[in-house]
Amino acid sequence: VPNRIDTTAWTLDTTLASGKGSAYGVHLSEVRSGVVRATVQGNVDVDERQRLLGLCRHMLRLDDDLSRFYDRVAADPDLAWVTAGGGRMLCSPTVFEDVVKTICTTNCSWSATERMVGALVDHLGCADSSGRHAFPSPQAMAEADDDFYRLRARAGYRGAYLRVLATRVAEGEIDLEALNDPELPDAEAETRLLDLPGVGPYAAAHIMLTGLGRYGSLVLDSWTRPAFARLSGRKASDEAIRRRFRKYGTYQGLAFWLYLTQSWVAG
DNA sequence: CGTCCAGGTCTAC
DNA sequence: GGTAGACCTGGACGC
Repeated sequence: VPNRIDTTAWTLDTTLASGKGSAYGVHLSEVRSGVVRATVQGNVDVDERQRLLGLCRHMLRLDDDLSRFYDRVAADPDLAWVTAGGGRMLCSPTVFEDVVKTICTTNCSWSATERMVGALVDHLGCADSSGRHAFPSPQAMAEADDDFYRLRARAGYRGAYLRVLATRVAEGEIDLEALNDPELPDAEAETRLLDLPGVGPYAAAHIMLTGLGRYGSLVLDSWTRPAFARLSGRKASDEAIRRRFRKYGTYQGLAFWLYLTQSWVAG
């Protein structure tokens, strides 16, 4: 990989959809600095193996060279720790999944987010050989009826957003995966995200940061604002926060996020 | 038991 | 372009 992945040993278990009505359990671990091993449960043919490998590389953003970002944060006492391998944001295998999950974080508690996403996975996602479920396809989410979103997911008003989104993606009217195209400018990607039902400034910035590896937007919400105030020792307007991170240019969203989450990593 | 609000968004002025 | 009000849900909190 272009540069280090993390400062500590880690593993990750997930279930990835095969696209053919089944799914695979995948175990990921960093066996030594800069080297990740992916283990697939069960038998997979060569093509499927390559596809899964590609998804894993993408999810871990292994091809994302952060060295330019590291050069810049090295001089910032609050962020110098990042140069040891921080900032590699885990993303979902598809942009669709990150958009759905992000909509499920809006205007509700974290437990509600877990309930909604858990219901989508448990009831609409394909199972692997161990009975664990993958995140559902746009088709599966488009076919689920109102009662599912209302009574199972208890998604409230978000139910309509999710179903409309899934339907448009399933029918090809919206191509969310195209947002990964490096030729597409960040501003254009953000505009397209803001056009999605249930996606406003917070969600767009969050999807850019976590799902697309586009780090120029600050995620400003009811968690990050007080978190910044607490860590910096004083209240700060959105404008003041932007000023603090402006010097990081296309990486300011990532710098802000790492400033807020240092305690999650450094221990 | 009523009010508030949690990792906001949309619509109507 | 900026800003009230409504919006599902359920857990926390005051009474």
